[in-house]
Amino acid sequence: MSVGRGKGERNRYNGIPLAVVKRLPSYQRLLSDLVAKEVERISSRELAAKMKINASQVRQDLSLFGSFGQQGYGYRVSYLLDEINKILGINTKTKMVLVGAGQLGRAITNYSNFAKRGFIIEALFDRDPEVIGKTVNGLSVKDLKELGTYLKAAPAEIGIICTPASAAQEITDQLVASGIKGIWNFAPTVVKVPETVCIEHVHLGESLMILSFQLKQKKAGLGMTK
Amino acid sequence: MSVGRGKGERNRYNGIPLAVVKRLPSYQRLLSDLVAKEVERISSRELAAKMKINASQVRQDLSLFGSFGQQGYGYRVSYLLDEINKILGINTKTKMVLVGAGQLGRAITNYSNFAKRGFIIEALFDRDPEVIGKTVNGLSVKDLKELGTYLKAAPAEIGIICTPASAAQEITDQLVASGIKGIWNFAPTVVKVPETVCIEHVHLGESLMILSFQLKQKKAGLGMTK
DNA sequence: TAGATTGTTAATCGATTAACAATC
DNA sequence: TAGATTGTTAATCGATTAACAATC
Repeated sequence: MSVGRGKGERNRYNGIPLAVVKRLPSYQRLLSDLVAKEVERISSRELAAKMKINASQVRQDLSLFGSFGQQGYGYRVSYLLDEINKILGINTKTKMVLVGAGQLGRAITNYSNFAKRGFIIEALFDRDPEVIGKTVNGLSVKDLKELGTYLKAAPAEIGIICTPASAAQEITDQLVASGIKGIWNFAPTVVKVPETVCIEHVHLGESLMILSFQLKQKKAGLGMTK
Repeated sequence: MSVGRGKGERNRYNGIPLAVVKRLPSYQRLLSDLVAKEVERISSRELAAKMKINASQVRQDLSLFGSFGQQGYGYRVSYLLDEINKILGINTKTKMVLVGAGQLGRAITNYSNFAKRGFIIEALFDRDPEVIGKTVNGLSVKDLKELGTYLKAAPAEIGIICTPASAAQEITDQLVASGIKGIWNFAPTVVKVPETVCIEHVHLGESLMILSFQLKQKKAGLGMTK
């Protein structure tokens, strides 16, 4: 069965341009802030100013998912946030497991912002005997050997990889074989997954290099021109 | 004095499109891997295959910085890596300070990959008396009050922000006032800096939302089309 | 009603890809 | 030399922006 990948369908998720997908979390954050401030309504012009994009683009982006506004009024903040949350799959309790309970893994496990939005780390795994059995945020680190058995009994959607680069692909393969549907990869390498599995890389090194590039350009005397 | 920000100059760093800037770290990583494997030469076609982009794009990207290849031969891997490293400002010893020595801050401090590329964390600061004085990777965490004095005596280029969102802007302002030229922000908020200062955000929450969006789309039955 | 603002279509702009002369 | 591959110019494609009818 074809899923219709014509040339005009590239770089899109179900018809949504990747450029738009990358803006969705910013909408979510801004709207959350506005809800917290008890702001009732917002126009595309105001929202655009906060996003540092064009008002047309805001309307264009949102219209890909539905008609959430009202002419002459704008958008009701709480309603728009609800819709964006639905689009992003937030607040629906997503179960996660984390592999590699080193310092970064433990920092992520303790980071409450994710749990607040419904992303729950349910188990930690490591292969280092020194780390196995330690408690992090109320969870006892399990032996990596138990990963398959554990996921059979307690399936999860997302696997978080905080291992060294050398172990990342092997762990990914195990997670995928155990039914994980999304990989959140912090290891400084690109891991491959089958088409049925989603992947998101967090490459801190690449981010630092981009900052370094900017610094170099600034020194060269001109800088950013947007 | 004008820096020439015509309409055609938007979204560029000194004439380099942001889209290209974002690919530079990938080139760097791939070329490093090739050097490690002692590969001598590579063509734009081969490099493009590894990057999952078009060969024309590789040549187009590189030509923005110079002519690094040779007709009929391709690119000498070690030479091209050297040039990319120069472009990115890697291997030139960049001094950094980190504020917020919580778990994430400590994880970053211990992460040896940055130091390997010449990015050195020289001091850690925190305002929590419980944390001040602790040793992380051989560095004793200093009192945040000493930040200005410290930077006067030992200037650094990059300030890393690992504080809660609520403190991020205040700390940024202090760092900027003390002569820091680039901010690497891990706090889940957008901080503002003057035009003379560079900023790079690492928003883990946004990355997780993008993964969540993909999962939702996959469930809806179609998925990524590139 | 008059003013404001949406959702959408058309125009513009910029990034990606193709084509090819130059040349190793 | 013949084949391979660059660097660059032209063509295409996609994303952003402008314009405006619809309508609250």
